Amino acid sequence: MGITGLLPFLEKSSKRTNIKEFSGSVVAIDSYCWLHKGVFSCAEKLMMGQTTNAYVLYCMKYIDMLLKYKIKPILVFDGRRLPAKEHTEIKRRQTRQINRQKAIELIQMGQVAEGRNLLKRAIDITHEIALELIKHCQNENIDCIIAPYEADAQLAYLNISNIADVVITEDSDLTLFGCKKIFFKMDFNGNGVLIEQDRLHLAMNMRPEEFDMNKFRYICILSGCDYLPSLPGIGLAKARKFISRNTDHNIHRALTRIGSVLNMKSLVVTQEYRDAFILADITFKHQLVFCPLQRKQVRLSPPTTDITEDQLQYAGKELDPDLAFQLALGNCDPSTLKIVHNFNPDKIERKRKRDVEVGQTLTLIYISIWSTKYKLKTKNHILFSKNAINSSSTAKKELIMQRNVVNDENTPSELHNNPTIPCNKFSECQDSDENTILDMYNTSQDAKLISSSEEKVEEYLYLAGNNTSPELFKFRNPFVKRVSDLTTSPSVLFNGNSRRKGKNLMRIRRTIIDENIVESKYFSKQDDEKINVLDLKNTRIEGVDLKNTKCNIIPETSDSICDIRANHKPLETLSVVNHLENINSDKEFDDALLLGQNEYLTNTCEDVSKKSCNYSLTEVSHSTIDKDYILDKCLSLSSNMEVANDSINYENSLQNNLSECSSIKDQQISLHKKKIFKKRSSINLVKGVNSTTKRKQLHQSKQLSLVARQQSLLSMYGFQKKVCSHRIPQHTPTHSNTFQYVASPELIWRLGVRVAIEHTLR
DNA sequence: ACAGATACGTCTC
DNA sequence: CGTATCTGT
Repeated sequence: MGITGLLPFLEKSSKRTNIKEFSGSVVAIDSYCWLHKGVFSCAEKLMMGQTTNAYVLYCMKYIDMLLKYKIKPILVFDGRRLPAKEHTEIKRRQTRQINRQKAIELIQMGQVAEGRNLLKRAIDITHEIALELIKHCQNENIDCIIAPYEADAQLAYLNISNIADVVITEDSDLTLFGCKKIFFKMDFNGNGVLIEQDRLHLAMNMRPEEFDMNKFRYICILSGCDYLPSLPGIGLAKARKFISRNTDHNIHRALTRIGSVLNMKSLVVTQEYRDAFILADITFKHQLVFCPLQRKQVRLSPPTTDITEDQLQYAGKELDPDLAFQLALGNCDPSTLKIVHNFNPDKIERKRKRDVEVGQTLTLIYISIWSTKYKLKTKNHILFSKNAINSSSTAKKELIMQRNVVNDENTPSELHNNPTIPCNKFSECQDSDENTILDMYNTSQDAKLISSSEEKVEEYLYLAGNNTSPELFKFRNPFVKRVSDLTTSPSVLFNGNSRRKGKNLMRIRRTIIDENIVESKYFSKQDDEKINVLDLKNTRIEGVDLKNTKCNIIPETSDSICDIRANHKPLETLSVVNHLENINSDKEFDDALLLGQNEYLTNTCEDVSKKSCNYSLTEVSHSTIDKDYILDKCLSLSSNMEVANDSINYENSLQNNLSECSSIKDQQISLHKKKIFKKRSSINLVKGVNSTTKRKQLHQSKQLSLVARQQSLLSMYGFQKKVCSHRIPQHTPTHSNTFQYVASPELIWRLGVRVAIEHTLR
């Protein structure tokens, strides 16, 4: 979403450049962008609940590039869901669900590659996924911060308060939050598109003195944003026209005149829309963010007196101070608020102290934002260092400010009312007035500000002139992808056009690789046939530590398989063990969700063994319609937990589940008795029954949903279930249940090896 | 010229 | 999340 079409709209305010222009600076990164792209390469592994660090390595490639240019990266992550965004969240969940549904249909129709592509689109970046990157970065002394709510607002805060000089993202929303410098579309070479706030007026077709951030924000909200859909027929261009012509400073009142100003007679502006508009505006202006220097949650800009408490809550609700800090550090899962990690920046600092020589220019960028030694730079420093890359003379011109030390003589209330504190209160330089953080919300710009912005324009041009080939981009929209760009981009000038060729080659090869993925990533010889045991000690699935989980590729045993077709290739067995005892979930919220799932499972999937066992596995062989349904249900168990966030939605989905599932119940039971395993896509539904304590049951339910997902995926990939000879009866739940999945003939053909998977529940 | 619906890509080499 | 493209006003 974001603001549809905003980036092309801002063409005139943007320029192509390289991130090395910011050498010596601090950069805040919207980690979601990198994670989302990185997860693409290992989407299937993540869905199977397997451990993978492929996406972490992908992100580190960007970070290493930044470090190479002597840039300090700060990774920013999304936090809790904002009430204001609930509508768009529901929409996204629906599209994810639809994608998953389509993917399953495609795979079952035999179009595996297409289906898998769709499955990738259905993946969601959880905190658990992000935490792997966070942990890795913390080990490498790379700063991470988790926003109380949206990363966008947090990034803007870091930029506005001068903690970060520029923000790297793909999301156009950042401009709305008042960021000064945003770097879009950065590639591994550091090439990208820079948009500066000081140049926004160019795209708005306004003179600098006419332009202010209020107008810009109004235009974007009118055109439709995440917090408020647009009025029918209003896009960026119409919104700009209206705001340019409007003279009324009271936007709530002014909105009634849209229809007449734009000659759109049929346009009606309701009271609800105008109120929602104000609410959206507040959410952009005053969203809750975390200040790493004060170590507390603050508002992006200080709320004015005309804003009610209710309106503020809409833009984020404050957490308990300690919990807020833990959330910012990443120790806390934003959706459950459960502690999942134990990073403590103060402990690590003592260790780091020896390595860092304070006082040297370059060490400045290596000090953590969480450190008491952290120093805030001024704009001057940035400008100088920008012009003198690799120059040590910047040290002289460097103007630094001491960080606010927590438990200082300053009272918290003083700090709270002034988010500009990192800059103003502790400034030791004369030009600090120019650094006033929230200039962007001033409706009138004074002479001083205009002159300073003019200086910057000069600076800008100077840099542009120094650029290796600025004329290449001068008259082009950098957001429009052109084939010719591939050959003329500065990064490619040195490489000839080899990159383009490479890219095309990749495209051709891609389909072939996709076919091989099944082989190499799941069940293959792992490139080295001698490696038979994959230790998964550090696997984390669904927040559960599977410390004792092991995947073994073991040779064929006499009783392990009886394949229909004689196949000369050796059989390999992959064994997956799920342990149920290592689960500790104490959060009521979590429990409530699990209870919901549990009820759903008990109510809808009853079978003959109901009374006697703690849990059981139900074999379900079924017609195509039911197969679709159940597979989807298995896959969406985790997303049901999200759905439950919204009570109405949850009830609806539960209702649907009940009615749909009960229709297949009878069939299930009869098929269970017959024990039919002929069909290729057999699936297990896992069921919890009220016989042990509620808590234990809930935990099992959680664990079992994972099991169900793994199993359904197995069948999706062409494994058929088979009962092992050493299977222990269901009535003794403390013992293990082992199931064997045998690769279907088609799968064997595709893999080139006979494979079976053993799945053990303990 | 603009708004909105639709389709498709993001990675790995 | 984005871009590219088509269609209707």
